[in-house]
Amino acid sequence: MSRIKVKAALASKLREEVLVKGWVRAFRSNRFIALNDGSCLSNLQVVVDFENFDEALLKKVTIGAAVSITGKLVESQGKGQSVEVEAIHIEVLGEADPEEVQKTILQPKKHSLELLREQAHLRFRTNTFGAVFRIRHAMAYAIHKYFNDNGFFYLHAPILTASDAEGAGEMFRATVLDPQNPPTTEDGKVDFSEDFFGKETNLTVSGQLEAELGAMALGQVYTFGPTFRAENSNTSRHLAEFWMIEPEIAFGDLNDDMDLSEDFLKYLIRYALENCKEDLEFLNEREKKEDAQKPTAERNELSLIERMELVIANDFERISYTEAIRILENSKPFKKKKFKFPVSWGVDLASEHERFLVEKHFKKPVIIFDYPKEIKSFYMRNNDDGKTVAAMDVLFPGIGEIIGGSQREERMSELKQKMKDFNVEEEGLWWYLDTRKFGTAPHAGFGLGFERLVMFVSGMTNIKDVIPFPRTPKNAEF
RNA sequence: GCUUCUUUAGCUCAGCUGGUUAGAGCAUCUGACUGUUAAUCAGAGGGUCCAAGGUUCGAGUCCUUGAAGAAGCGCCA
Repeated sequence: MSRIKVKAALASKLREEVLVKGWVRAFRSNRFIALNDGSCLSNLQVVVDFENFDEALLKKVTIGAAVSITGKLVESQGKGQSVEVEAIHIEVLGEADPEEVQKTILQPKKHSLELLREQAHLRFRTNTFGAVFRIRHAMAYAIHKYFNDNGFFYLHAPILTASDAEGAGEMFRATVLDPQNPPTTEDGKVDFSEDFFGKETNLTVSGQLEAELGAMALGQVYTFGPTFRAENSNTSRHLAEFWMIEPEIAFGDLNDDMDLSEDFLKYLIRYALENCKEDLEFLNEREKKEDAQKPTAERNELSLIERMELVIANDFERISYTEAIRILENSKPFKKKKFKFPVSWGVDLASEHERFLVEKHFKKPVIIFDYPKEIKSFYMRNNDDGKTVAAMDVLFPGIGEIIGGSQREERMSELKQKMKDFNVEEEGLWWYLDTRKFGTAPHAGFGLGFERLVMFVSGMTNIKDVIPFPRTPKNAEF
């Protein structure tokens, strides 16, 4: 007899015999096993006539144990479920000592997210993290599906790279040199010509430049891979290792880029609503219960599912940076001097300003475009006004910047000038400049922080809770 | 990196102006019960009060330094 997953069993017609395998979530009254195999949020109830089973065997059916059960799939007499399994044979595949289980988050009670983080290797077994990681998977799948269905090619950007000119952040060194005794050059510096690649290398901070190379031949490409930033960022929105999606479109301008970002995000959120119903409803209720414990001011005005529906039902607000500054300067908090950071044309927007625009003023996602060129990167295309670049950020309620993108500077002379202005060496980027030398064309792209997306569609408020094993300053456990 | 807060039983916490043997709920164990779904009832066990210094007759409590965690900020995705 072949095994049936819990998800399938719950949707199945009644059967004379089924084989199920999973982990015991609860064993009540020595009669009811709540069995979970990860295939879905719900448990399958197995009813045990304990009078007919060996007592020593049932003693081993404890919370956390792995079991294999054959039985009859029947209509449930209880109220919590429609079907249940009447156990015929029970085998304990892996025991779980209750005294030991009690010291872990497997113990059947509520745990703080902080404690669950400390036991990240076990937190998948909880309802919350089961739901989060099933949703994370669904989002990864939907991303590939969206791009595939829209004529994009998945381009694998390198993870090890010698490119250090993107300015996206501090980098992790990748080296095989002996840290105690590295080879040195005559002037006493570390001699990286003796390193594995013959030059200084690091973990990638972005696959964008490589994506541009791909786009300038394949037309539309996207990357989806891990990226690394050695910034000492201690926030609930940053990781040292995170996954980023970077589409790049040839012959596209900033408007095409904004259209793509909006269509893409709406597709993904719609996909989650349609395909992750059970998990989303669980997280929705979970958030409501959490909110009920909080002071009114800290509660969500809309529920998780309502927030998702709001995003797909409305156009994102698109405003230029200049307009954004004007709105902020005319805002109540600005006039009452409630903002901690200054607002004037030319400054980078602080979180408090972005939050005001997204959460208070527009109350929906906002795309801000045409930023001052000084506060953005060298590869962004100069606008004709001489002051701004064709850059855009998509800001989401509760998350902040979920996407950052731009039309790229495709004109060789302008790009070279920008590199000078930003102190970017041409030498290391000869290959990047070649795309401008041979058949250059307008192109644009953006970067989506995968974990920030998963935060939005799961309602988790700490980014460490949407990646299996978070890498943050001072923490690389597991 | 900065600011604020937190650290007491397996977990979540209480512990007053410093003063006998540090408490509760949940969890665990033992027993009872057995159509439960946060099962119920009775009992039991369980503590390096984050670490190192210091003040004091006396420190879980006060002071200093450090560590870890959280929230917010900066950097960004």
